[in-house]
Amino acid sequence: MIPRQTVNMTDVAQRCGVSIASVSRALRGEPGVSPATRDRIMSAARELAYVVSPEASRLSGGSTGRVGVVVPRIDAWFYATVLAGVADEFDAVGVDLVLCTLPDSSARHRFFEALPLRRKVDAVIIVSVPLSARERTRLDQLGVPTVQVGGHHPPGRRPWIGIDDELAASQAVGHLLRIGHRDIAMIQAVDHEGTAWAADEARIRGFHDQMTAAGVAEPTVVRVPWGIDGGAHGMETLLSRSRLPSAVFCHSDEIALGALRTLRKAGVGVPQQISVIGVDDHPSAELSELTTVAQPVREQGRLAAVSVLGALQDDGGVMPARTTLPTRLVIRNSTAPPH
Amino acid sequence: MIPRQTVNMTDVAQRCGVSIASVSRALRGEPGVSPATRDRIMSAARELAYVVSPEASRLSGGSTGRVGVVVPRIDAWFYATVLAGVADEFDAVGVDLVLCTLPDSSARHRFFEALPLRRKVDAVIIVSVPLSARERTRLDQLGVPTVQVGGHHPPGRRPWIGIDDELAASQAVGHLLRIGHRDIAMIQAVDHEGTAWAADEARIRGFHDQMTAAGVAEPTVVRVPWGIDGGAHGMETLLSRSRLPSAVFCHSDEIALGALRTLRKAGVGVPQQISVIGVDDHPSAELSELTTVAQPVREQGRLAAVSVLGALQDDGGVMPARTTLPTRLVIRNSTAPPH
DNA sequence: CTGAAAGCGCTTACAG
DNA sequence: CTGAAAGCGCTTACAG
Repeated sequence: MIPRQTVNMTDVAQRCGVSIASVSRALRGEPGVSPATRDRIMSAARELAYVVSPEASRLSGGSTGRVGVVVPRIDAWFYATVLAGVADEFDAVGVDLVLCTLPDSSARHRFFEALPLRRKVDAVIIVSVPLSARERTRLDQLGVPTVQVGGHHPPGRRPWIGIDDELAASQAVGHLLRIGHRDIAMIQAVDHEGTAWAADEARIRGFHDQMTAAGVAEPTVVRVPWGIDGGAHGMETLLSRSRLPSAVFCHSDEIALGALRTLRKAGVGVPQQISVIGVDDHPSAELSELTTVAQPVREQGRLAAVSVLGALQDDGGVMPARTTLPTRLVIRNSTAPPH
Repeated sequence: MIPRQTVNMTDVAQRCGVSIASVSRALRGEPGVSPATRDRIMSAARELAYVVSPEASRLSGGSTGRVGVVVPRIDAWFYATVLAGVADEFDAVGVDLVLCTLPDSSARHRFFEALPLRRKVDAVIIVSVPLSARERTRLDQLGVPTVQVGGHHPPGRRPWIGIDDELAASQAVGHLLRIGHRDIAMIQAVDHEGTAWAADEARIRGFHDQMTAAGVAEPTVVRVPWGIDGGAHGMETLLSRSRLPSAVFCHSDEIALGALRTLRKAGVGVPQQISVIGVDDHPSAELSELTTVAQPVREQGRLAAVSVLGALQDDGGVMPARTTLPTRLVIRNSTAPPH
């Protein structure tokens, strides 16, 4: 017989002269094990570097010790930072993080139809991904607690953690209005697949509401694809028009950074000739002295992890269903009163 | 939550009047099932929307369908991008990615002592993490194929994928020398815990070799902690000295971006008064018009995934033991001949 | 408090 | 080609 390379529960039990049932109970902190036995088992497990088999545990009705985290992409500052916050909390309690990326609508479709996470995780955190009614149903069919970070507010009782994107946009536009701007354009970012992302829509709404309240009926709007290049292109479009607005509200810092690049290349002074403001407080925003509305990103990941971990407790946890984190205006050198 | 549906292999078997052994064989395309039986089984499985339980399958079969990926952090462009490359390949073949972060030496120590990935994954990709002899041994004790991305070259036959950091530094410094600089300083980044990271050491070596070859015996060197703020601080130190070098080679783009920030605030013209060059081609490098040496990051993740997936094949795969990807000088506006 | 035993849902020799 | 049966490594009633 080929020697087993992994130590299993039986090895731990034999080492202590107890049954595997007691080992199982002790390791999971279940009641019904005397303190002395529990101690012997715990140290034997440590000495043998025993790790419970998630497969067997799950198969016999236990948990997997894994939580799935679903993000659109990883190689984007926002998602990577949310993920870092989640990982912080998971590390602390020894939960394994199974990562799923859904870069486009086809990947999303496949994900919700096949449910590849099925039976593999105890819970799911889903970040930003827009969910149709059917997708929400499919998510429920995973049969595990689910927490949303960002995205549209879920209709049911699914916990949600995020910021108020409409308020964030209002804070940005409000700042421009307050220092005297009226001719404010917005560079909006849109998904090239036409998917409606909650944050996009809310920021656009926030912009229009503020402008309407300030008595500007039809502000200039440019729509570009996401990303720095999109922002650069958006500003090129604005520059090609007959009249330059005195300020531009950008959908996000990435858009704003692209806009700044275009302005620098065109020799247009910021903030002397035009003010620029973004949303996010991306690390590059400070470098470029970009005024922006900061959101706590890592914290969103942390809270989502805490929420999901709480839902896994026997008592079901006590997280509020909806947690809205504050956003904060950060004034730097890219905004000033109009000339 | 809606309860998970529970159609199992026995249901399919009963529906066809065959044994679960035949169902198992048919579903996995194994030989030893008559075409007629196979057809009956396949359509019954489809009608019942049967999905194999991965837990049970793996408990009997052996493999987990999961690969662990170990990175120092996620919320850093380099690691997030490597991860994205890995995820690309894993998604294509349905392998699950279990993420581990080791932010500091204490986390690394815990990881190698406890081996939390044990029994949980079929293979491991370890990114950049410096490995002591003991840690390499521990990694081997996981008993699964392991692939390194970056970091010191492993002594054994562990596959390695990365760039030649010494060459990258030489490309950067070579460019400065070629356009006429001789008074070149380096801002080196060091780990605040004193850990020796392979890339750091190699870039420093590349710098000194080039300078020595150019006849400069003792170039100016400043050592700062990693990150943008470190770079900013390093440049402040250089500015405080009696004589400003004509060019600065920065350990990485992040260091260079911090240096550029300091120079802008101090009103020192780049590249008129001083040239600055980095390494990486970080997304912000283009924004800041920073000359740099680009490395293919996502590709490193992709190749690591391909390598590890190959090692999981029955034939053991045929990946070369060591793959060095090319780096490339990208000239932008932060470098020019000395005044 | 503790253990023997019955599964959980599969895969895989081993027989027929 | 096909099936009965022995696990894989756990959890959890059920007894003692």
